Amino acid sequence: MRFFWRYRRRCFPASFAADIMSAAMDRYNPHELESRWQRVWREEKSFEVPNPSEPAAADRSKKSYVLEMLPYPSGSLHMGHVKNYTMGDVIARFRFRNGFTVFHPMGYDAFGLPAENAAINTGLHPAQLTRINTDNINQQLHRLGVSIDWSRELATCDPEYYKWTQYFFLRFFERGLAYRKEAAVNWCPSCATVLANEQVLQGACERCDTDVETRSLAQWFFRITDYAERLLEDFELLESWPERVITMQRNWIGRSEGAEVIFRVEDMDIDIPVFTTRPDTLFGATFFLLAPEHELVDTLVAGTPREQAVREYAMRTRLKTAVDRAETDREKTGEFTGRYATNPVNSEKIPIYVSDYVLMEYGTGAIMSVPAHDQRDFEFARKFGIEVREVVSGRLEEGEAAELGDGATMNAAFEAGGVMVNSGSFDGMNNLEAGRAITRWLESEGKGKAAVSYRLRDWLVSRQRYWGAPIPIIYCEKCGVVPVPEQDLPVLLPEVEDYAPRGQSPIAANLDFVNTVCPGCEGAARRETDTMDTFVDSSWYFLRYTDPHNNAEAFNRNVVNYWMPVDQYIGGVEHAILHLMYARFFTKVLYDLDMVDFPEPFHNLFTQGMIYYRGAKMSKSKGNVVNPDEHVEKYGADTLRLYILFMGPPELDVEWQDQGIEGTYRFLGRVWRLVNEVVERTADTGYTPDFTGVEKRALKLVRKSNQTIAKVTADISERYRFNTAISAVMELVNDSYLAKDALFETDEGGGVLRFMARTVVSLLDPFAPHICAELWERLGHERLWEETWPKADERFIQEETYELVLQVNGKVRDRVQAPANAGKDDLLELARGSQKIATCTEGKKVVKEIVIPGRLVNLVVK
RNA sequence: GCGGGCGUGGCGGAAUGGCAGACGCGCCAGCCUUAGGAGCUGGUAGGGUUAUCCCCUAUGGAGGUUCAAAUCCUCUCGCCCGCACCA
Repeated sequence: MRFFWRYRRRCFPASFAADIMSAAMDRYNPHELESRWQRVWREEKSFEVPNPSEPAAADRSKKSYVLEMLPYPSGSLHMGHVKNYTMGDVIARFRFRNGFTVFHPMGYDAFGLPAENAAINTGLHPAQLTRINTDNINQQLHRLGVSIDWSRELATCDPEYYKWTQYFFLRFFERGLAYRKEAAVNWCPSCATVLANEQVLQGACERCDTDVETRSLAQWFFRITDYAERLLEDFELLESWPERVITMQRNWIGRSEGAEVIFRVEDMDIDIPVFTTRPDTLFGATFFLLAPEHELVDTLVAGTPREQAVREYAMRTRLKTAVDRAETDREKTGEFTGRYATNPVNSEKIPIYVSDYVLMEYGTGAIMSVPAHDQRDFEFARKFGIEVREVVSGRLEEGEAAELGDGATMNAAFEAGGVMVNSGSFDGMNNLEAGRAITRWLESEGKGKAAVSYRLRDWLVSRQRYWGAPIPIIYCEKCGVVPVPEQDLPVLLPEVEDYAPRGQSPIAANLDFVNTVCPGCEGAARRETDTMDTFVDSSWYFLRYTDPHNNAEAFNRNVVNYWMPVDQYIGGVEHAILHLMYARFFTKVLYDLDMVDFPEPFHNLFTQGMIYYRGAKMSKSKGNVVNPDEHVEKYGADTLRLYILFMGPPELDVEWQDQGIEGTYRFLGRVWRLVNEVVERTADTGYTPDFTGVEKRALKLVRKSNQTIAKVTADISERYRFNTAISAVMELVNDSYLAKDALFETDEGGGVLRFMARTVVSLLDPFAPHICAELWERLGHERLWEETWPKADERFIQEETYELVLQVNGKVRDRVQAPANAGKDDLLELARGSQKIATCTEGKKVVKEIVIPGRLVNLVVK
């Protein structure tokens, strides 16, 4: 209170302060009040939930795991985080008050490049820097009043955590799901590390936008492609995920059905398989293509006159950046190898070319080319003067006699379906049917088979950087690749003098770390010096929360099965593919390892929209960042939380408006004054909610209160429409301001106002928990955050009468009050009784009468 | 090119077949006040008008279905997002 006085003296003339004080009502002061309640929650550990003592037997029906994506501690929280954590908090607090045991943990995705880059610049150890940032974020989250179980806080860079990340790596390795392979990989010259396919956007590094190069390096991969089919199938197990996220993952996995067909190279004892989605067009294959990087290219041309030209072409391709090669409207290029392949269906010899539009990473790196029915092949054929032979006709009816195709005159490939021509015994068939028939024929001849191909590649997890979990592998001259024994975990990240990347991890410079003893033969050996992709860390953190202090195992199986799966996951759509797919993959592997009982980690996913400012995404480079701390400083956390949810539907992108937040601040001030006036002017006569006999004006407010309870409850629980929930409370507050002066006159009215005030405070609590806790206390109650959520009284939801809309030919002509229980005939009677309706229908014939009770009557006249 | 989303007042948005514009911002007016960047009350889509009355038009545009369309269907324009030589 003393602070309060000083504050006011400083800001306003003394006379003003005295004036306000004489009203015996203090001003809404969010800072004092918010820190008070934050202290209570922190000291009482209000939101900590212990694990059940018998998790295997515990009832799971009332548990709810509410999770927001953990922040990357690069400095401090931005508005997107505030939105994310506020939404999660509203859901968590709402569920808690509805009787759920809410599990709501928090942690930090603390490994990664930014901390390391900052360390290079500042000289601070990445661990120190990370600690500063996580402490800061912890403070920010407390200042937002988020209901977190802080006893479970974790950081993925702690050895107690990454020990288990390494443990999982070893289990993956045992299963053959982690493997090392020399491969052409994406290399970012600026970050000096390799990148996963998922981190390359338009041929450029996701993080720094530098053009990505291709390098051949020995790297560790996780065999996520083994799980492609299950990642697709198990979308069915999800309860509620945004359709577009599922679509994005589906596209990313890129499943295609077709056939693998074996072509034999003439005069050489070599078979080359190709994958095609169009086995029906096999008779139209007039040439054959290899990717320039294909391993057989050298063999095919060695010692032939074509050798030099082909090698030069392959070399040029290698020098091209991924960006250049991804350019789709480039003219087709290629070189003839001088070799021919035999088409298995008709024994025809077709020329083999190399061309850079064939990608080594997809299918088998070789294709059969059907220029009549593939636009890319068509362009190549026209440029190199190769025959275009039509084998699927769009101009014939099924079963009609085949005619000669017009390949020579086509000016584009015909990619649609049709009737087979020029295809031997398959002529006249529908092309889809023919595709299946040809595949069966190939299978019977041993020259091919039905096949499925995926766009998804294995997950490259090696990173040549410092600030990550070391890959727990040892290389021994004698024993080869040896996993670090489990009891030796964690492999601690060693100290280094210089974090700057040099094309290999900075760890490689620490010879004490690198030189070790082989666990197998005890001979001299070297440690792996690469660290793991940080997406590995965040692929299982939600499991560790359930048992974060377990030193003996990553988590207790019964405990993890009790809390998991996550009932509501909330985060940005930018993680639609990367994190969400990796976490699904990880969970499936653990399921197969029999460590967890659930194949999907996140049953419900909500992706929030972004907050824009001045027409663009907030970003430091554009200088249009709105800092949440400043707004907490100015208006308090409650106002910021309320505004951010009031701005619009949470899944849509919205524009931050500087003046908008003023409005929510004013609203909370209005609530503050209203409830305080009720506290002062009415006696707390105890809880007597039966208002059946009260007079009309009071009854109206009782109704509005109950309607608001119903609306807010539905908006939060069924639709996550926080904006409309908040506006409903605003309506109730507005109505109360208009009614209060009359209601204060009577005891009955006072009782109704008390009920209204309790309702407002109770409903607003998930959004603005501090002010509500304070007002609840002033209303003579305790611990609002534990209070049972109010339930609307059915008797007071329905109005006695409603406004019936009267239409003539669909146009509104009049409105009348109708009893709530009136039947169709009564409503029609009311309509006929209207003077305006009579005028409109005069002299005309009513041809149809539409009566929708509760809404309108529409008379159709001629 | 393929896939998905969005388009409503000056602005953020409400309304999921049934009164378009809830709620908030901004703006205008009144009250209160020595004073207001405070508070309270009222008004605010556009056009017409005989002006507290009444009418017409309006949800990117054009058609359609329906007694009734912001909402469903077809075409079209614009913006945003994802994927993109994937055989």
